[in-house]
Amino acid sequence: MDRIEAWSRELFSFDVRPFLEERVFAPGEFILREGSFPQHLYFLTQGRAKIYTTHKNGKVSLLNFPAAPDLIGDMELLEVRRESLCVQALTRCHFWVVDSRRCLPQLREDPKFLWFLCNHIARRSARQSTVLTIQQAYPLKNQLAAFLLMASEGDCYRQRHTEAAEYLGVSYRHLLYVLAQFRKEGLIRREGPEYRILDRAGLEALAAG
Amino acid sequence: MDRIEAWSRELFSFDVRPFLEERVFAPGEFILREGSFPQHLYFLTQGRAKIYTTHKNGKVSLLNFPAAPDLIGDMELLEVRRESLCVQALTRCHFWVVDSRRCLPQLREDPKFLWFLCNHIARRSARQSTVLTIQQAYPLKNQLAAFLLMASEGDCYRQRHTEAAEYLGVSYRHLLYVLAQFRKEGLIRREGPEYRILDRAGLEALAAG
DNA sequence: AAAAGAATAGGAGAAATCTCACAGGACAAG
DNA sequence: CTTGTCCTGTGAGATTTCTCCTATTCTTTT
Repeated sequence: MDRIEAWSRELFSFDVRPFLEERVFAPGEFILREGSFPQHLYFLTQGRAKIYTTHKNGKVSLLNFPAAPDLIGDMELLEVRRESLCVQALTRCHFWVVDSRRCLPQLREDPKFLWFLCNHIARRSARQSTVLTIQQAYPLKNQLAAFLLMASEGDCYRQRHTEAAEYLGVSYRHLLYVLAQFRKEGLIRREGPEYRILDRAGLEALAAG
Repeated sequence: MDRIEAWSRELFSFDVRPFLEERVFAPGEFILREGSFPQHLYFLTQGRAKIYTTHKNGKVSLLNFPAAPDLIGDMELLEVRRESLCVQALTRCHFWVVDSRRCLPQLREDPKFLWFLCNHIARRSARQSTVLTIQQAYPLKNQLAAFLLMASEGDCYRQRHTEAAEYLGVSYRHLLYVLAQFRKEGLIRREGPEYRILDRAGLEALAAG
């Protein structure tokens, strides 16, 4: 297949195709399970997934919402994680899967791939630390304003509140509470199953902190 | 110098010494300033520093407490960060500084170095995501218990509360409040300028969540 | 169509956390 | 020795966020 060849030449110095396999996961299906120790690199080429972990007190923390194109299983390849996370498809997900156990020697010697990997992990790490510090420094009001702007199409916001709450790391109840506040303040309006942004400038002011 | 040669052979395939320089920073001195864009890799060989960022609302978030041996400036080398962070020496800090701008071509082609870098960044990223999820899932009580155990020597805890509060991402007032609770519950006792751990098992139970 | 399971919505009260204000002690600079 | 600055410690009240509970709607499965 042509696309695969072009892609593979862009990321690898060696011919990765012998170690490559295509896989598709249905919505809700598990790509990695908590506690498993995968020996593969998953290149997400289509679809969205979620990465989360469950704590001893039962709470669930959503770490990331990978969307194509993204890479899953890199942390496990590098063996930096004692407890692996749970990765679950949200929509139908297409992957190119590299059997990293079998070609680890080539990967470790491949500067093209390693440079890509460094950049990839570093970018994700930077995003995470931004999230971490913003969560420490601002209440939900500010984060939600930013999220509404980011997740809306035009003036129309229609995300699942359950997912949004997990993404923002806050209880479902509290998310609703702050949404209701926004409504009272005339920033948004409910229109059946979706929300409409009425005062974009107001939200932007909040989002800026 | 012998140590440098051994170290350099361990991390690099090429001879990095022409690009290398030793530097020492005094306590309180800035290694990187907010907004600067460094072109160097700083290998911390002795000492402790702190990495933080200041938000628009004036709050300060402490991202990390690098301690020797550690690496600073990698994210900037990879150009993944729009706003650079502030890095400040806590104790006297010794560095081996690599002029990464001048030897970037060699670095990009060096699988030994890139493999090290991947592992380093991945490890830090894993630590950060653990912190992120724990902060979302547990109140300060649990995190503080873990921190007391981690930061004490023997049964003796003597950290600056101002620093601890920033590290835990919580207000100074609230930190003191929870410390006072611990005292009431007989977990710790104040002894002049330091705190003594009375009930290690109790703290461990809290820390485990 | 009926039943089961999510997602939505909100009330009430409690817990966690923050801001502000104040006061005393430690320590360095003048 | 005095002054300024930083760390410590605490009170009071406000805000943010959580838990638990109860309905209603919407989807999916049977």
